[in-house]
Amino acid sequence: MTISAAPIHAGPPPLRDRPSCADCPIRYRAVCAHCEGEELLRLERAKYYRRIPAGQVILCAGERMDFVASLIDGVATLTQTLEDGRTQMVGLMLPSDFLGRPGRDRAGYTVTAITDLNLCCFRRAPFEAMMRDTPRLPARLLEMTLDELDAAREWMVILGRKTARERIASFLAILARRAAALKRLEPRGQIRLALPLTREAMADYLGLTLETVSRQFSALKRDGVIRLREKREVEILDFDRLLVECGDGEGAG
Amino acid sequence: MTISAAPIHAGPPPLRDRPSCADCPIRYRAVCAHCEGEELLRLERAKYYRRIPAGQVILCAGERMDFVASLIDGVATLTQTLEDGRTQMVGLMLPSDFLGRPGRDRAGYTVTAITDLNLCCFRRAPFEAMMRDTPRLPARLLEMTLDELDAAREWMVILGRKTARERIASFLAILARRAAALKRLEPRGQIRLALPLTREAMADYLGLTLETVSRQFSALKRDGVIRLREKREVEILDFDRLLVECGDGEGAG
DNA sequence: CGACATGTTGATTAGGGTCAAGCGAAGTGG
DNA sequence: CCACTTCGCTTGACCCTAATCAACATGTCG
Repeated sequence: MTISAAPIHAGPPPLRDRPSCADCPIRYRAVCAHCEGEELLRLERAKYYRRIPAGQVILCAGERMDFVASLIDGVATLTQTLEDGRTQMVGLMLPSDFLGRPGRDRAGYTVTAITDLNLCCFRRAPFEAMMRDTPRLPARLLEMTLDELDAAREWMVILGRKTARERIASFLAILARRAAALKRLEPRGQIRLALPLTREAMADYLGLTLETVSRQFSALKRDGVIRLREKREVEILDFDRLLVECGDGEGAG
Repeated sequence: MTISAAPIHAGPPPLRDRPSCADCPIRYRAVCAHCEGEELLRLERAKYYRRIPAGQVILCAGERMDFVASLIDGVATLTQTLEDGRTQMVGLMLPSDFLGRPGRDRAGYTVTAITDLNLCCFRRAPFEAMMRDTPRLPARLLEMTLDELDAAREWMVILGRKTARERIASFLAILARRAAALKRLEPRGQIRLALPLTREAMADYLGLTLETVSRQFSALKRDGVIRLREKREVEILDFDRLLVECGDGEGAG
C-alpha cells in the first residue's frame, strides 16, 4: 500500500448512488442513530457518499476540512507526527465512527485510509445548522465523543504502563470486542480476527517499534495464546487467557 | 497528604453559601458558559457548593455517582490502576473542568482531590433534565469534551513516543499554557509555575517513575532550562527554549 | 522526638530500541 | 516471461534509556 499525499477536497455533492438511510449498516450506531422522521429526512437530503481508496491520506493535520462524515465501511487512522518523524496513532476509526468536528474547521490530525473507505459525508455548513436545530444530533455526538474519550484513556493506560506483551494482548482484545459488538455478542472462547493494520501501524498505535510488535506476536504464538493463520489473520485460542495477558485485572477495558 | 478512601455521597443540597453565578470565577469557561437568562437562573437554583479536603478520594472507579460538578478551584486527578498496582493518570482536572457524565451513572475512573477543592454541584436528575431542555448546556459540554479528547490525544503522543526529558518539558509547557489561558495570555519568556503535583503524581501522569521525574528535573535545571525555587515551584527561564525541549516541532500542543 | 511523606542521587539491570540480514509475495518493466 | 524492486514481516546481535533497588536528606505532624 502506498501512501499518497494528494488531499481530498469536498466538492459539490456528487449525485450518484444514494441508498436509503433505512438500509444503512451503521444506522443505529452512527451519529444519526437517534434521528427519525423529519430529522432523518433532512440528513438524507444533505448526505452524499464518497469512496476513498486504501492508502490515501484524506487530510493532513492543520488542513482545512469543509465536510464531516460517518465511516460506513473500512478502517482509517488518526496520527500525529513529531518533527523528527516519530509517529503516534491517536485514533483508530472503524465503521460508524464520526470524522470531523462541528465548530472546528481544521483537522487536528492526519487521517489516512488504511483500507478502502466508504463515507457518508455532509458539508460543514448544513451539518452545523442541523446541530443547532435538532437536539438529537448533538446529543448522539456527545455520547460518541464521550465513548472516544474513554477509549483514549484506556489507550493512555496501555501507552503509559503496559509492557510490550500486554500491549499486543490488549490490542487484540480491543479488536475482538469491537468485532463482537457489531454482532451484538460478548467475545469468548476461540476467536478469529482479521488484522486491519500492518505491523508498523500497530507499532504506531501501541507506542512500540514494528520489530517489537513482530517479536511479541511470535512470543504469544509460541506460548499458545494465539495462532497466526496468515500474517494478517490471528486466532485467539481462548479469550479469557488473552485477558490474563492484558495485565489489567478482569473486567477492565 | 494522606489519601483517605472514604467516599463522598451527595446528600440533600446544603443551603449554605451560594454566591451568585454572576460573580463566579469560572463563569465563562465552565459548562454553564453559554447559558444566560432563564437557563442560568435554573442552574443557579439547582446548584450547591461542596468543599473537598486535599487527599480525599472523591470517587472510586466503577462507583455510583449521583451528581455532576464544575471544578471552581483546586486540582483533581483521574486515575486508572492495574491489578498489580501500576497506576496511570488519565485526566488532570483544573478549574472550570467538568466532573461526571450525563447519561452514565458510574464513575469511570478514580477521582482524587490533590489540593482542597471547591465544587459547584448538581444532582444527576435535574441536571440531565436541563441537558434535554436547554440546547446551550449540551452544546457547551460537547465543546468541552472535544477539548478533553484533544488533550487526551496530545497526552497519547507524550506517552507513546516521547523521551523522559521531553515528557517533563511537555508537562511544564501544558501547565504554563493552562495558567496563561486563565489570564487570557500567550505564554512567553520567563514564567513562574506552582507545581500542583508531587513527583509521584507527575510520574503517574507521564508514564515514568518518580525517580526518573526527579532526575529529569535536575537535568533541566543543570542545563539552564528551568530553575527550581522550591521543590514545588518552577521557573521556566525561556518558554521558547522549553518548547524546543518538548520534541514536537513548533506550534504543536 | 519518632514516624512518615516527599524528594534527590547513585548503582545496577532489563525491556525494548536500533541496526542489520534475510525471506516470501506482489508488482513492475524490459 | 523473468529479473529486479519493493513491501511487509521475522529474527538476531547489540546497546541505551529508564526501571529497579538502595541510601540518604529534608520537612511535617502527632
